[in-house]
Amino acid sequence: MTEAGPPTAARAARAGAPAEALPEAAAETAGGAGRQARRPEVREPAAVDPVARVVVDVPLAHLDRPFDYLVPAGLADSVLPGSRVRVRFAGQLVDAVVLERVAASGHDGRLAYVERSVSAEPVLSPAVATLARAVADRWAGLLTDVLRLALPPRHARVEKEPPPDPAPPPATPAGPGGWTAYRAGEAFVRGVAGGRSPRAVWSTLPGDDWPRRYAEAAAAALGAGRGALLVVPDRTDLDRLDAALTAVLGPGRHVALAADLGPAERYRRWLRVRRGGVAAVAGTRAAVFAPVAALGLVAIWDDGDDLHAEPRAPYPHARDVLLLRAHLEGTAALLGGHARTAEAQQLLATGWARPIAADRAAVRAAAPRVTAAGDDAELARDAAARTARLPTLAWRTAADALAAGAPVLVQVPRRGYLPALACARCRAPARCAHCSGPLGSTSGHAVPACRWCGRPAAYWSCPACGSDRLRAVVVGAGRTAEELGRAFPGVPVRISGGASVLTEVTGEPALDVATPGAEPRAEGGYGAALLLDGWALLSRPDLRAAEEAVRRWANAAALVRPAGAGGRVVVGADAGLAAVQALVRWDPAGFAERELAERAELGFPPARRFASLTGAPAAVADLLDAARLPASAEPLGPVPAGDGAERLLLRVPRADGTALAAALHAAAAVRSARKAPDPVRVQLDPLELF
DNA sequence: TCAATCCGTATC
DNA sequence: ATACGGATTGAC
Repeated sequence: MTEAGPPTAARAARAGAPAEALPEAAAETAGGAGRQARRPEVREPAAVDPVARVVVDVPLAHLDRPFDYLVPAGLADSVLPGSRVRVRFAGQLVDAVVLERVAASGHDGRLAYVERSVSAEPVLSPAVATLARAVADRWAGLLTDVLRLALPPRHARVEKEPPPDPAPPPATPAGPGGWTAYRAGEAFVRGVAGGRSPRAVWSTLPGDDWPRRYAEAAAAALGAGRGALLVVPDRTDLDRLDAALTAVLGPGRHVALAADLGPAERYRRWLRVRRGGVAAVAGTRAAVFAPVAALGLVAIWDDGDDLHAEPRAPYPHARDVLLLRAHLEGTAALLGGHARTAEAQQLLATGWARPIAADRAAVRAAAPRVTAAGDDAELARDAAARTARLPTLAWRTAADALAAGAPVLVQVPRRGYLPALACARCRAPARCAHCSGPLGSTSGHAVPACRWCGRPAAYWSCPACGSDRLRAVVVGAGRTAEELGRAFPGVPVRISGGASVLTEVTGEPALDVATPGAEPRAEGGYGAALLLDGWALLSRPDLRAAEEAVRRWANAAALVRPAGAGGRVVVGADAGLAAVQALVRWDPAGFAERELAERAELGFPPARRFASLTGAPAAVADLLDAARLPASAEPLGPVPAGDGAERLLLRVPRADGTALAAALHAAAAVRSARKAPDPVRVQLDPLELF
């Protein structure tokens, strides 16, 4: 029949002829005027395991499952489990990753051939494939989206480079190191060293060298013949951890993975891990997927830092991916920080993890003396301080530390976090009526408040022109530094934040003005710290405002010398607040207990699990309609989400979180199958609830 | 009665 | 996006 007219591949397939007997080449020849005729290549399946099960890179929920393709004999050695291929899917060539090679397919239709191999490198390990599927399920997302997070872009030249020389044997034998300072600390490290899988939440002593402790824990895992994966929030932390790992493990026994390495170096280091060249990995959030073989330990530092939340779909959180991984791969787990999140507290409450903490006496000996300055509205009597409009306590504390020859840390709100206010008519800076500190306000609705003493300024009028209208002006760390510089003439002022971050400063007297997360470490520790962003932190309409305040304060205060060595901290917030008390008593654990209890009471995370649906109102309603939610699901909202979109929250008991995610994934599949035009963003356990 | 066209649905 | 199968239409 085919001789009668120009055959098409489609007609051949319908007629039941082997697809490759009448390949696309024939059709092209027939249709293409003047094009060189190509000999019909006859492909035949590989002799062994001719079927490749692949995940295609197509962002449609109803196609989020494996598809089977035939492996042509010519590609039998390059289409391997975990390797990247190109396949024809619904008529177009798409990227795909091979999950496995099998003898036969369960698909009853005709199988297409794998079009070509991108690389024989088996980038996707079986363990990471399992993890990625679990992550997709947990966050109601697509496997291919998770693979985009888990697998770095290929760099062909790097792939062909010869492997580096193997690392020399370890520099030091593994031991408990500094973990002996903590109750249950030594037991944890010995457990890891013995190949067991203890799980712990570690309350780090202020001033302790946490990167060193993490390196010691990693050494314990390596000593047991297992791998270690350590995740930190940012590049500064990574550099410190990197150095500690080199010191403890010796050179060449670990890699640091960061997003800003550049494609070649990133892929080079990642491949060393995948090829088994190194067993210890330190990295920022994307490293949670690092293909460490025989993983024995996962660890995360400061899990409350919002940098751990992945901003790309399906928005997994580094801590939760690591916990999932610890569960799937049976590894030890360590969550360390100066503060403690409600999520970490939840792990302790359920018995999944155990606390590692120092005795109260050791905590008291290591912590600085913390005083609240929320009530301290009195202006300093000192003439210089009066000029600079600093509250007495803050000024005196800083002055004493400087006089004693130590640097002082000043923590100020992030730029844009708390816009300062000025007179709407004459532009004069708005000042606090009590202490003359700068007035600021959180986004819009809150009553303006003083950034120094924290007092709200409900009634304000401009002393210069009498107007009572305020306007927001952007004041960053620079302006604060300038104002503080005037209070302490002759003292150098350094700024750390935003684009220019200082990591390490000398122990000379100086003022270091820093935004949260960008505090430098001072040689010998700071003599004092002024935490001036209290009001900004605590007045935010955010579920985690208090927890976040404790976290930022504790991280800054941990850089200050112990009280016994003169270390002082002044926090600009009301002493009656639980968050302030947590810092004064250095008891972030007690605060987390209380916080978790409160959230359980109110039905907030992590006591309950949430999903948020964001999109056009009709689309959100459509998705909700298509979803077969667990009976326990409680809709909250919807509320306007800007740009005509709205946001609906769904709340379930913890036990139904999996069912909620599954229902939302299935509903998204129904919608994508019917080509529903308006997308809905589905987010599980969103960080921002209000 | 058969081929051309339309439409819904699956995509290996 | 495209390609298939089934339903529908229309010319003989």
